[in-house]
Amino acid sequence: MDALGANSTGYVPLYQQIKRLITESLVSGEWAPGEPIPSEFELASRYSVSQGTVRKAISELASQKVLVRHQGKGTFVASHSQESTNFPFLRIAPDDSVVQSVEATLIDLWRIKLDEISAAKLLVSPGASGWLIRRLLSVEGKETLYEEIRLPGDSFETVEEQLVLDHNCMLYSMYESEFGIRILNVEESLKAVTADGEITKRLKLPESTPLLRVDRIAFTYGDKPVELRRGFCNTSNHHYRNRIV
Amino acid sequence: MDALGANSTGYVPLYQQIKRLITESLVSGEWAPGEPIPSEFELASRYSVSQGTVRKAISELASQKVLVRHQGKGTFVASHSQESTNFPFLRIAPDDSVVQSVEATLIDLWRIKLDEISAAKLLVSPGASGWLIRRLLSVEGKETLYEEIRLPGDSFETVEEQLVLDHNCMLYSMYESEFGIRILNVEESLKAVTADGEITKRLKLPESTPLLRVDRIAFTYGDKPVELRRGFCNTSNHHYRNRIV
DNA sequence: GTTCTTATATCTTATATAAGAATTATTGAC
DNA sequence: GTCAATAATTCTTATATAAGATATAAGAAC
Repeated sequence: MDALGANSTGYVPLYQQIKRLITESLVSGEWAPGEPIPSEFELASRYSVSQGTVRKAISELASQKVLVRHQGKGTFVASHSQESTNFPFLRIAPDDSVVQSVEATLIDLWRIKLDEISAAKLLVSPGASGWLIRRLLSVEGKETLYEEIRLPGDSFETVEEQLVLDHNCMLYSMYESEFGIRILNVEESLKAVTADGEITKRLKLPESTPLLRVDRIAFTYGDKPVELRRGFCNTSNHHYRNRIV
Repeated sequence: MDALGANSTGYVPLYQQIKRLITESLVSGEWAPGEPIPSEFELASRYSVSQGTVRKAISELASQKVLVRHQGKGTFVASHSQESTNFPFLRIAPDDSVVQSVEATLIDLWRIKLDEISAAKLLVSPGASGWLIRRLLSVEGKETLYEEIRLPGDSFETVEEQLVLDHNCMLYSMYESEFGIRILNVEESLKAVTADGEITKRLKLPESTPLLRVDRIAFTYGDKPVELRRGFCNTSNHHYRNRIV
C-alpha cells in the first residue's frame, strides 16, 4: 500500500480515489476551514459514485480530524478556531486538577535567518528568511512554559506583533485565518534538561532546575512541515500527559 | 452517547450491540489472544444480522487495536506476543537513529504491600498485597531506562523471577499468556527531575543529571487499571517521541 | 398585531443489508 | 515441484431505510 492506497497490482479502491479528490479540494481552498462541504449525495453525483462510497472516504478523513461530521447538519472542514480547547496540541496539565485556563503572552517577534538545522527540518534552504516568536504560557495563572517558535518565510510572508496579539497568541488559529495554513498534526520530542539563565528568569525559577524540553514539528496537508517549536516547561507542579493505544 | 453507544432515547444501533457481544466473548476468554475469531458470516448468522453489520462492529474494535484483520485469512484477537515490536508502548528512541534493539534485564522482584497512592490508582484497598518488579532497559546497547513496576496481588497471584526471565522481561506478553490479562492502552505522565544516588548508579550517570520521569498506568478491558510503572530515563542521547493528531 | 408553539416537508448524516471483487491458503493434477 | 482450480476469508460498492436537524407555514395564545 502506498500513500494513495494502491496495492502491488495498481488497483486503487474507488473510495480512496474519492478521498484523494476531496483532499485536493481542501488543499486548493475550495472549501475553507469551518465551512461545510457539499452533502454526501451532492458529492456522489459530482464524482459519479454512490453515497456510501463518498461516505467511506469522508469517514476516513473525519477519523483523521480533517473533517467533522454532524448528523442532520452536514460535514465541515475542521478548524482550530471552532475547537473546544484553544490549544488542542498542548499536553501540559496541572498535577492536582484538570486544566481550566491557559493564557499566552507574547515576549517578542523577530525576522531571522533560519539556521542550518531548522531549515533542514522545515525543508527550506539554509539561511532562508523566517520568523522567531517568543512567548510565555501560563497554566492556571502560573508561568509554566517558555516557547520559541520558528516559521519559514516562504509560507509566512509578513508576521506582525499586532497580528499575533489580535489572535490572543492562539497561533494555529492565526495560521489558518491569516495564512490559510491548517496544522493537522505535530511530532514532539521530549528531553529532561537543566535550563540556562534566560529561561529560568522567564519562568521565575532557581538556576539548574530540571526542565522538560519539548521540541515540536507541526505539519499541514501532505505532511509538509511548517512550524518549528522549542518549549521549556517547569514540571514542579505540572506534567506532560499522554495516552498510548 | 454513553459507553454503550445509546443516545438519550435509549436507542442503540445494532452494530453497537454486536460490538458489545464480541467484547464480552473477548473478556470471557472464549477467543484467546492470537487466535482467530469466527468469520464475519459465521458471526452474522450467530447474531442474526447481516455480514455488513458485524463488519462495522469489528472495524471499530480493529481501530482500537483489540482485533487485527487480514484479508483472505481472518480476524484475530490482538496479542502482544505476535506484535512486530516487543515493547509496543515504549516511546524512547535514540536521537540520531531509529530504534533497532531494546533489551531488558531484571534487577529484582519483591512481594510488597501497596502504599496508599498506588492502591488508589489501582483501585484496590490500601495495604493490599502486590508485587514490585525492578528492571533496566538498554536501547541500542546503552542503559537508558530504570523502571519500577507495581502489580496488584488480586490480579497477579504469584509472580516468580523465573517466569519473568522465561518471557525475556517482556511483561505485557507475560501478563497475557500467564495471567490472561491483556494490556490495551496506557496513560503516561512525564516530568523532568534530578535523580538520587540509587538511580544514577543504575544508569551509570553523575549525580544530579536531569532525568525524564515517566509514570504509567496500564489498562485492560473496561479501562480497568492493572499495572503501575515509574521509569527514569537518561535523555542525554535519547528522547521520548510523540505524535499528536 | 405579535409571539410562541406545533406540525410538516425536506435536507442532512447514520445504519442495515446484499452482491460481487480481491486476497490468501489449500487441494489436486500434471 | 509447479501451476491451476477451488474454497474461505475480508474488502468494496451499491441500495434502501432510519434518525437527526432545520426551515417554513399554519394555528393558538397573548
